[in-house]
Amino acid sequence: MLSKKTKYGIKALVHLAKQEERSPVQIGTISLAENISQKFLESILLSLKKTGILGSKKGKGGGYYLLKDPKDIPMTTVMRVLEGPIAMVPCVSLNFYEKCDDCPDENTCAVNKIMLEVRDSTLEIFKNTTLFDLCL
Amino acid sequence: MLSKKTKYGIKALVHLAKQEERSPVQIGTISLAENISQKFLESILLSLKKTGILGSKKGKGGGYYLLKDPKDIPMTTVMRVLEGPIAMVPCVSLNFYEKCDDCPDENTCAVNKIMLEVRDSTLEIFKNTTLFDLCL
DNA sequence: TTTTACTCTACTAAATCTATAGGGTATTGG
DNA sequence: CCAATACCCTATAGATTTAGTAGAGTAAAA
Repeated sequence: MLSKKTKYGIKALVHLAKQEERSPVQIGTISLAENISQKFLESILLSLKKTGILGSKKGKGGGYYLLKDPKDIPMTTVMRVLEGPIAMVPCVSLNFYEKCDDCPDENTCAVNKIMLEVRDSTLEIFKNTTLFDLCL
Repeated sequence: MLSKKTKYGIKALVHLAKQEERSPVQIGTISLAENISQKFLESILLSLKKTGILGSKKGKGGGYYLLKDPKDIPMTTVMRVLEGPIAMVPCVSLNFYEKCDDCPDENTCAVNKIMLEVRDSTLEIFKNTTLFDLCL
């Protein structure tokens, strides 16, 4: 299941991507428009900033804004920052790989096998979908 | 992320599917072979029994066994029993649908949109994979 | 009738999620 | 300058889920 953090994060990013101008949008504006707790959203936007997806401007007229064109932000990036691994098990994760401690051999593991397929198909979708596509 | 319950459940089912005879296998045997806590596995197998995937036999020579041919057990069934919804958000779930309380309209929701795609592709894989396929 | 092995309930430690609280700090418009 | 604005950061806490553990009970077979 997707965490609320991810869900809210995506909604906020789409909100920003829909802005015609690339001028900063306040946290309060987004939280109101998207029905998100302001304080929670604050921490989400902060993590999106730290990973280079968003920029921010302080002071009067400040807020958050996208650093890149929505067409250049694939969902793989967004998902990995917000949700973490895309794979359902660490042993098939590309960016967050971990060996299973209970499994003697990945190559013969049934779970590994099917989850690898699922990861590939999910990855394909996220790779080919950008923030721009979600705005349509 | 896949829960250990699901992971262990799949491993146990594959273990049973690999048996040449359809005679009962004890919990202890499976837990030893698959590195799973016996008591935890016990509760998993019980839930698989309650949903009609496994049968059990008590007393000496007892244990659990598959009720159907592995080729007739699709992963959709297994996943829904063990993990619950296949979709990443309740609002795109077929079997566990729930409306989002924060979202005014599903049809215009960006999260709904992409997660629907992911669900479809994942579902396709689970639908076309049976327990038998995982034994190869 | 004794052993074996499943059945069931209850409980719990740990982790994660979903926030909330509250102060700190940089910037900008006036 | 300066005060309002709005981001920045840390700490904490309630709720929920996960991953088991404990222990007694019950059915069946040899």
